[in-house]
Amino acid sequence: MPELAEVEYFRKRWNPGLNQKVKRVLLHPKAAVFRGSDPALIEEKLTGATLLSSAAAAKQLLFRFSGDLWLGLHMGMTGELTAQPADYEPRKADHLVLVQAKQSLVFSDFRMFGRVQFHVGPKEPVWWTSIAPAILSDEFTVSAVETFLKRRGRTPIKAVLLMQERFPGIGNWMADEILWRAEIHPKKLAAALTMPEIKALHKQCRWVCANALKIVGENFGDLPKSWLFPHRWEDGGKCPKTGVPLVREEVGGRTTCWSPALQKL
DNA sequence: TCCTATGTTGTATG
DNA sequence: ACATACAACATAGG
Repeated sequence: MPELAEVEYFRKRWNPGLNQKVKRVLLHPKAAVFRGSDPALIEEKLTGATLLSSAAAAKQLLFRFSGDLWLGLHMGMTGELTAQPADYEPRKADHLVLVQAKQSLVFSDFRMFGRVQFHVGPKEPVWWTSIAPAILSDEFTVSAVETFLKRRGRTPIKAVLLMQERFPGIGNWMADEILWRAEIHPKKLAAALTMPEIKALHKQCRWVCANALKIVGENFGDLPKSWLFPHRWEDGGKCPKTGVPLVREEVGGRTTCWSPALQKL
């Protein structure tokens, strides 16, 4: 599920726990989501700490706790955050549960491509600050995109859009949505894009991020039928702009959906 | 049984 | 050193 907008929505789900103490930490220490972190330390430090604030960037979340504690969560493929009743009994995929007086904050991820990170210190950890500048920031410029596409010139544009070092938060469905709106064929090599195409790509990156954040990021709403998204997985799905049947094929190792009427090589 | 899945990452190759 | 392709990770559901 989680790309930029879903991750932002998940961030808000832990808002009920802000400014409240963690009474107990329940976790599955051997779960793969703890690769690279120390679950025993997380349990020890977060017990008694107060959740102070949260932030979202790309497909990741950062939660700040009292005592200079920072909890990072990457949502992977199936990560999800929920707020459950305080007496909630963790299930198999609930790898980290922060029990508070009024609710329990739950991180679950059944496929475990997600990740838990932890940092102790006065400043944000480097694994957070090194995330690429957001697509909706001033640093995401046409010329930055142009330079990146040249460097990745022999890779299909679809695969390039999934590279987090330049397109943080873009995942499989957003990449297809952007290319469909920019009317660019997903197999087109990055270096083959014309200047008007690069400008369209840049514009649609911003448009899809902004509008997905409004619709999904605010309240997990359904994207309108005028988007590619609601049609991309249905068999016999049709392009909402042209009515032509959509094509589904693997590009750069990921299933990709496009409209052959609009997106040509 | 086999295939698919809104994601990275390590490794082999060019 | 840099760019590119792809298997591997772990699990559930059709």
